[in-house]
Amino acid sequence: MSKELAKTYDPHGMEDRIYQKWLDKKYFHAEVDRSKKPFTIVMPPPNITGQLHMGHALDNTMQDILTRFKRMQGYNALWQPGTDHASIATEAKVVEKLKEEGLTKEELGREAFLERVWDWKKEYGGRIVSQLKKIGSSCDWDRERFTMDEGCNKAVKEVFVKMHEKGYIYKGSRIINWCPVCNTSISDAEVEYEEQAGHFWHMKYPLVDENGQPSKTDFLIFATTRPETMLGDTAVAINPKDERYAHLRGKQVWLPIVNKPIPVVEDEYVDMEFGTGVVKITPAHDPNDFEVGKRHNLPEINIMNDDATINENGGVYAGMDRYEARKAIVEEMDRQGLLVKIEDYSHNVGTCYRCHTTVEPMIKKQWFVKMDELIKPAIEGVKNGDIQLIPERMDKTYYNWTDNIRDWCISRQLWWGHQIPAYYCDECGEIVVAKEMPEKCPKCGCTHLTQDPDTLDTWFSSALWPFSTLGWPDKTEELDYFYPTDVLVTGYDIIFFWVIRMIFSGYEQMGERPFKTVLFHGLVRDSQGRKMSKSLGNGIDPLEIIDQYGADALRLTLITGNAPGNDMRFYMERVEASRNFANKVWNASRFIMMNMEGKEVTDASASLEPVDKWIISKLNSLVKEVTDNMENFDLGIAVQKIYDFIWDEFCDWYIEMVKPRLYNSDDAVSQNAALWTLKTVLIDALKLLHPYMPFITEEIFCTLQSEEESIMISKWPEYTESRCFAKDEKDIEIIKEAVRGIRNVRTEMNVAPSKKAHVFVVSDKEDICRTFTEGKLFFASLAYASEVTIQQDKTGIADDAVSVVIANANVYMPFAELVDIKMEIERLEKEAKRLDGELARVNGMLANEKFLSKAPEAKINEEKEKLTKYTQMKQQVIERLAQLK
RNA sequence: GGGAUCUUAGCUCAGCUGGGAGAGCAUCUGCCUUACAAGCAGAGGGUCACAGGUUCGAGCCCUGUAGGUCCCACCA
Repeated sequence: MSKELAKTYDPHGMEDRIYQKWLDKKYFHAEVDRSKKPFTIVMPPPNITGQLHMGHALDNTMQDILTRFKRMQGYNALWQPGTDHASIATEAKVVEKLKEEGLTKEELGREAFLERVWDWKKEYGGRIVSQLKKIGSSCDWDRERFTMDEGCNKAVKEVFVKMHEKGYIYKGSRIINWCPVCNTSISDAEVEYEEQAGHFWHMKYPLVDENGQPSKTDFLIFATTRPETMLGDTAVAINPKDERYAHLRGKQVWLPIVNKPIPVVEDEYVDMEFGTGVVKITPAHDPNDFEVGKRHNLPEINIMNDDATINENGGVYAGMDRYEARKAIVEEMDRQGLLVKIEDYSHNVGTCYRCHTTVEPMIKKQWFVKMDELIKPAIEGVKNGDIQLIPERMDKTYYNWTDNIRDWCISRQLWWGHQIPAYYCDECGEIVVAKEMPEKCPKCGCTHLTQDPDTLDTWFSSALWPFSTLGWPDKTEELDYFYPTDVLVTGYDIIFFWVIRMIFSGYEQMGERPFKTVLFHGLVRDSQGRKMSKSLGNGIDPLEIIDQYGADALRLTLITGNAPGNDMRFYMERVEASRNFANKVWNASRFIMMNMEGKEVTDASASLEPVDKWIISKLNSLVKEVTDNMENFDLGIAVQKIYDFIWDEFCDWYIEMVKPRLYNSDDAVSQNAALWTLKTVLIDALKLLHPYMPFITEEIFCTLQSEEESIMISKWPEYTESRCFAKDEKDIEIIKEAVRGIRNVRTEMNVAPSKKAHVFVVSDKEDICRTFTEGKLFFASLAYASEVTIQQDKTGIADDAVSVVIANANVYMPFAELVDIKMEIERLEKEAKRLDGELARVNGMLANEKFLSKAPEAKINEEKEKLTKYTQMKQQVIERLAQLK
């Protein structure tokens, strides 16, 4: 590495080079080491179908920050990476690809199809991983896992068999959500409701007369949003309390088109206020109707094929798509005079979260996880603080789900995924659940068994991720050492899909929480606050941003001003601001190195000047605050403080204040102290910044100290009493106040920067005089002073000198040409007014008996001090005004 | 229908357990001051949505109102 920094900050090339170095040095790799405390994060596995988007960038930046921070603190930090097989999404992708070749998966057959998916995974699965590397992720790639690798498969089978034995997994015929396009069942969590404009068809069924024939005169009117389902109607329902329909109790109505009688049943489910108070009941295609049907023992007539076309139970409508059938049935009802009216109606329709096709409720035999018992420890764990959710409000979202939990449909009619370890006897139909195919049927002894063709919900294997990645079900050293993990970082949008399921799985399988803390982040939106999406085309590609501005700038942008759980807007001006900060850090470092060149910088802790102590003391407090904030996961607050310290305090003040000392080689001790302080503070500031901006900090750190290998394995700075210099902090703040005052006045009076002035500081306080004497030099470089004189009274200062009032001192600047006295008077009057305001406030508080009796003493003293200060300043202003007038 | 959350400077957002309103960007003014014009120095700009309440003291706590966003439920 070169000994010198390039003239301008340019992340190109630098970032890849540094990342490669880290990989080569194996810094990301963690081994079990009992002498150190572990810190573990498991990465939410991105889908192998996915491309890196801003959500990943944010998620992984946060994880990387925490990992790097803990690693520097001396923890044995493991960030466990991996990818997810994403059953539906991946299968859909490959099916689509086959379609281009004119093939279907059925034509290919299961085995050949799966080979194609694995090929696809090999080709594209690595893409997301290389993209994660671009943002600097320090995960242990040697331990990379895949939710469908051998180990995960072993874990899945173990869990399935165990839970089946315990009765937590069962097979049953229930109404489930069916996606006709993905051609599989999906869980309740995977259904997204969308507001859709539809119709409300008011229709009537004839009553059945005493001859068992449809009445020509008596009808029952009802309304439906789905006329096609009448093909599967097996009853109409009324509320038992509904007197309007009391005469229909026990009667039948005639189902037109199908032409058969169906009963009128009474059920509390019917809302008398809604519509006509009559509901047609289709147990096989509506979850509510299904329940009603169960209560009244109604037949369940499935009228649809898996692709949502009408099946043979639909008579002449068989073969039609469900929407075609709807249209045809409405027309037929109309023709028969049974259509009363059509209303426009907007309602929520369940759609598939993957393809957004309207899901069809259907009765199917599926595998379920029984949730009522399993969920209990998961509720308890959050309730008693065993697991902490950040921000806290996520607790409510969590309970909202856990309190209304329903059994989890886990079987999918897909090929890509973990095949269900259940085997059916070809002879007697006996079901055997086992890790491996049994040799023979335990019931009839037949040797022909067939494995269940279905696969498991993707989330079934991701639920085991925190421990399956560490080797479970084997008893590995890793599992013993790294589990439970420390933090899970993820978006609030997958709390139901994933977080909850990991929690109950952890408690059930491990008997222990899977993680101590869940840190949620929000969504990254576009500059107008819209969700980034492919269809809107408003997505911003993180890789392009990295290309243009560097990963460090992107990372800083994603973290700055962002609080846990909150969404954020992404726009280019913010990236530029981040890049500008990187440039600032770069140039400040370059300046320091330039000045160090050819000099041996030695420990100067014994020869520090007040300004050196001031910045060191400031840094010391910063270390404490930043560390605290990071321990509390307030990453946005922490990085803001680092930013402010580096830019405002260090660059704009400290560096400017020590420049005269750097340029003066006559006083070698002072020069060395300045250089030592610059270097010391820079190094610690870089360390604090490193988790946020790993590349630039590494580049500077290693250039500055060629003997050091890497900042990422350096020690995190610690707060120490020996670096607290309260007195010096206070003194320098007084100097700063005076300098700011002078600059301010000069600007207001339109004094050209080139016009230097003799600065007189007048104070009768001995310590103030000493402070200014020590800080004399600063006024030349920072406040355009040609000369600085410190004295106890006004002797020798021109009456028309411009003055600045600060606490316990007056600063005068006589200018050769007269400044406008009127202007000066106005300025001072404004200042007097401001002070009056302050005094009124302080006096008001101190005059309040209740404040004095109830407020804490420290607060009262604080206000008393202010009173003294402002009274004194006001006095100075008044005297000055009297002189001028 | 239930719940969460937001409303703070022109824009985007911070503001930790209640104790004198902040940042970035934008705007205005003046500066090529030998690290940085991706910069420096200064300035303007807020009745913290509204109405009550608790408190010595409220951007922060409580209640209500209005508007926005999101999640859950799903009256066919």
